[in-house]
Amino acid sequence: MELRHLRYFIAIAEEQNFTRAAERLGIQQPPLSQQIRQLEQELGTSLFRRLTRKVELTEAGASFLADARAILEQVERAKSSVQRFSRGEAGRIRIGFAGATYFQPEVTALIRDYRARYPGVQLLPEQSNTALLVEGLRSGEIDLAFVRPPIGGADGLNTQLLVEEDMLVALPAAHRLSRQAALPLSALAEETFILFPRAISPGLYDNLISAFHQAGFSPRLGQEAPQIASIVPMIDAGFGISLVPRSVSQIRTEGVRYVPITAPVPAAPIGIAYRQDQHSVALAHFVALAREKRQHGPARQT
Amino acid sequence: MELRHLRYFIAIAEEQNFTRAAERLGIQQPPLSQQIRQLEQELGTSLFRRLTRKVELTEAGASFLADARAILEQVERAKSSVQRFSRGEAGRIRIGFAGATYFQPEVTALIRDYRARYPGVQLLPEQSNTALLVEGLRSGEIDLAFVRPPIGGADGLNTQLLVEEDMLVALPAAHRLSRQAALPLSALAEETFILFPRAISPGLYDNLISAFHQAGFSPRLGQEAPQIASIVPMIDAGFGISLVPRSVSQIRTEGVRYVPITAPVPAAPIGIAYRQDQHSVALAHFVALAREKRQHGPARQT
DNA sequence: CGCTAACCATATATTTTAAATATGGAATTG
DNA sequence: CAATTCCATATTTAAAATATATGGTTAGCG
Repeated sequence: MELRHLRYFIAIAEEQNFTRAAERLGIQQPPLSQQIRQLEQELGTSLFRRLTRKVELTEAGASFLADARAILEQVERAKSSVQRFSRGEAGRIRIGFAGATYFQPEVTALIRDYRARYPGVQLLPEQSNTALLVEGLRSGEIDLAFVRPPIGGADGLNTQLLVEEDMLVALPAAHRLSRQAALPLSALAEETFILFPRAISPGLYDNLISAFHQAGFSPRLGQEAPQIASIVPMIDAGFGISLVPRSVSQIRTEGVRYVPITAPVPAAPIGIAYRQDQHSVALAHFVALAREKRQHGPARQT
Repeated sequence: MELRHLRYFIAIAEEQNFTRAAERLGIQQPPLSQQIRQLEQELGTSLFRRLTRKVELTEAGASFLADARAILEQVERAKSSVQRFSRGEAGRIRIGFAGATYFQPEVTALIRDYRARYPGVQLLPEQSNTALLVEGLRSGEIDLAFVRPPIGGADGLNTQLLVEEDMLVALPAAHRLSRQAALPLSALAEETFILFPRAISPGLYDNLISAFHQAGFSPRLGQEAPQIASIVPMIDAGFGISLVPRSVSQIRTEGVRYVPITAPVPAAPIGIAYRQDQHSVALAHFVALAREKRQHGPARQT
């Protein structure tokens, strides 16, 4: 059985007439008769009762008509579905967010815009840290990650800068410097710093350390925070001070103040990373949209 | 697109290899490549990524694989469905019951047995009278009717006798004859009779009248009953007496007694009727079963 | 590093299949 | 009863699927 048989069968059922159905199908009547005979043979039953003036469906034929129509409809649905996928209008993207990137307005705006433009694509968010995300990308567990570049050993991965976020000093409200309008890093030489483990975001970590060195000191390190976001409550608890990406300052706590840094300001860039050999059209659209937003600058109005 | 394309596509997706898929399909590899190219062309997207050692589905291909499998399954379901219809294992029979035939044990047994043997066939019962049922058969509103033969103008209809039911005298409990073990019809010459309108079952009506004439009298007719079953309450209400098919005596009422008639006993046969040009296999099975039961007699053990 | 093997694509020949043409037969219909 | 309608059959032709032969690319391996 082929779809042709179904198309022919439906035409005859609708016309109640082989000759007219053949015209409608753009073929001659004899091959139509022959195809139907084939079909009836395969099904083991006759589908039409041939009367002198017209043909009519048998009971079996009537049952088959409904099924045949349903099958052709399903074929059409499958066609348009596959095309939606190939155009990137349908699909699935598993997205990982490294620590504190999901606070960033640019990041949430990108997600929001993408969803608005491609509502058929399912986005599956997941939180982790940069190191684990890079691993997830490699293993294929996730398709895209918001990370803090640079990411080590990025062979096989593409990275694209999304935001050049700057950092702020985060310190207890009671701290002697907490009322300053801005601070040079050198003013913090004697402080105890709360940092996250280098392993979870080596790029950002090294950024910090080299900023300290440029300011002329090596930071005294206190207790380590398990992740970037948990630095804030630890400052509140009195473990020390820290530098955090500006978007972290959205975590407003009574006991913590954020103070801008005078130039040179250490950067906390955010980028997206994905496998080079990734062929998802949906993902390509996502990356394209990110590049577009990046070019139009952070103050674009979509 | 033809089903062939789907079969081929699925085989390749499963084997991840054109050559092996071709073997499995019993064709050579080049025509397989060609058919897939056709399919990809029609869909406007590639379904496989050709790697050096194997092929793998694109996203669009993965979506299409699920659909293709569903389509082939639906085709198989349609096939077996049409075959069930052609074997009479599926279908629909609209059945009409003439007045008081649905009391008859043979009738209910037939229905029960048929349902047990062909559970896939939907039976749609409907109550009416013989005259309306004959009309319903002609117009195609019903497929089969339990009637009281003979039915007038049965051209185009087949009738088959099912039960040779006899009749009983039905009279008020207070009637002077109500305690008799049996009665000859002639004993009822002076009574007032409640009959149904001749139009709703002419055969049965004429049967009755000629039985009266054979017994040597013309019955005095009282109030007419709207249908056979409503004769019983009218007797109870004192309108007169009547003769009713034995199965009507299942309607037990305090005020009504049923007394057998001494030979010759008037008959109240029940038959099934259906269009001669009816082609339903399910219906043919029903008729065959009825004939079978008729031959094995009323005391058969199915 | 070159050789082999794996594997799909392409080109061409062949076979199969669908479609076209011609015609016949059955059954209304006027 | 002739004309018409309409499907089936037989036969030819065209198209399409499949087979055969071969080439190109890449991974794997001595």
